Amino acid sequence: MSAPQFNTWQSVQDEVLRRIHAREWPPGSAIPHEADLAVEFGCARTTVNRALRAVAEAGLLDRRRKAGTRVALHPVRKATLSITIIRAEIEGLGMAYAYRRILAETVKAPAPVQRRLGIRNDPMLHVRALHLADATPYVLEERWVRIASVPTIMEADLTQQSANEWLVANAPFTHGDIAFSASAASEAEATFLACAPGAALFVIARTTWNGAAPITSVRLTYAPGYRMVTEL
Amino acid sequence: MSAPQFNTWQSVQDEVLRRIHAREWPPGSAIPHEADLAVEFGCARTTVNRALRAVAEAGLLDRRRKAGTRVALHPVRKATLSITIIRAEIEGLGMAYAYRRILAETVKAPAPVQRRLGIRNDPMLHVRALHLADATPYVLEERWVRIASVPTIMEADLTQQSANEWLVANAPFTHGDIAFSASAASEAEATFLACAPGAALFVIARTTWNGAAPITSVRLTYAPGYRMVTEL
DNA sequence: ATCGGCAATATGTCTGCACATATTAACCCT
DNA sequence: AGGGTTAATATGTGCAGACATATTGCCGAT
Repeated sequence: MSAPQFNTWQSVQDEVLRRIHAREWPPGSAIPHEADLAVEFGCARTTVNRALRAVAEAGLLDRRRKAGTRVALHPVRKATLSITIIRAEIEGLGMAYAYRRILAETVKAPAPVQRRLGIRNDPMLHVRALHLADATPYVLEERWVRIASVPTIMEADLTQQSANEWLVANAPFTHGDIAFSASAASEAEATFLACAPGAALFVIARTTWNGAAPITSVRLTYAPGYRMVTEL
Repeated sequence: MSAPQFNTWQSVQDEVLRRIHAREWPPGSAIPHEADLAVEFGCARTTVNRALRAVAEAGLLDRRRKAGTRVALHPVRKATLSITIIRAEIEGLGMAYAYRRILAETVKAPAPVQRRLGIRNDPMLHVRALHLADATPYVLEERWVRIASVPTIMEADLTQQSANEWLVANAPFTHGDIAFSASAASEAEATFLACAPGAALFVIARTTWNGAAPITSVRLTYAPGYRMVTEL
């Protein structure tokens, strides 16, 4: 026989990736149509479509109707971070998880939190808690929950289960935003995380909504040395 | 008619998401089989499969052959970060991009870099450069390139084009890892980024390979105040 | 009671076909 | 020429049917 056969969309994808990496299809160039590739690979167009769609989602191909498919000039690689509950994160590292609630109060949120959530003077649950790995401080959780959006949280025992975990299990959200940054440890943060004031800390700020209703805004301040790692 | 019709996989996906968020399908519970859903929705099983697959990729469903599909107990939401070239990032913010190469030398990499790349004493190109947005320091790029893996980089004019951009366009990679962390500004970093020594800086460390060949390892140190934001 | 193998089953995927849709390129009219 | 309408075209998606594959759970043998 002449041409090798590609009968699964994965094998087609592998071949497409090979051609891109080998510069057989250089950046910016148009690649053959799905129909032509289907003939060449000896499979259905559906299969080629599935493969090309996957590669396009990875950012290596640009596809437009009628215009065709071309190799991305500046491949925008996407790193996907899994946002898990903190207990799972720590246990996944093989360390012992512990949790200490520092504070829980029902108050009006400060202005910045109100602005983030787009609300005005709604009563909110404010929880401050420390997550520990092998008995050493791991991350400080500073959370604001809009009570009207999740009334049942007032019945949760947040001395035992973290607000983080309770919300993941009980307060579904449709969308949200997440921001990563670096911040110098305040006096309070330094105390809780057992580090020097001013130390460089990794911070994750997350805000979530359920439809139009704001749910919660949380600031996770990690102990010094924390690295968030993922594959490309 | 009795039941509404869902004739596109997107509409099926929307309905599935609605049922999950509305707790009609509570966390941990098994949902009907694809075939049953296809009948209920009045569409082909292929369409239901496409929709469920998409929701599963988003982390809200767990699917296993024979075991069926169930709503994730601890939905692992995935945040996807687009890794663009820095020029595009700055121009995308509507700011003027500028680039200043600080240093370029051919040397043996220090031990930590060698370890990250899994090499030993290979000659490497070391480039230090500053990216500016509206004439103020934005990010400091400290890069190590294994020359044997990308020999043509020695002919590139890295005083005009950043190594970042040259590599994206000329040195495809198959995989890599990326780590985010916070770090206190060293004396040198403080000078380049025009901030105080010890300031909390956001750091991205990235290492990429092309197959088995290590390509480059880079450390991007952002000026204070930088936030990496994405949607959930 | 326990272990190993087998059959049932839900998802995974391929095929061939059709039609939908977005976008470009050609064309026509002025 | 210029500008707006139209036709051509590549991708996007739906459908019905078939087979592939991974697991589970049953059942029988020890």
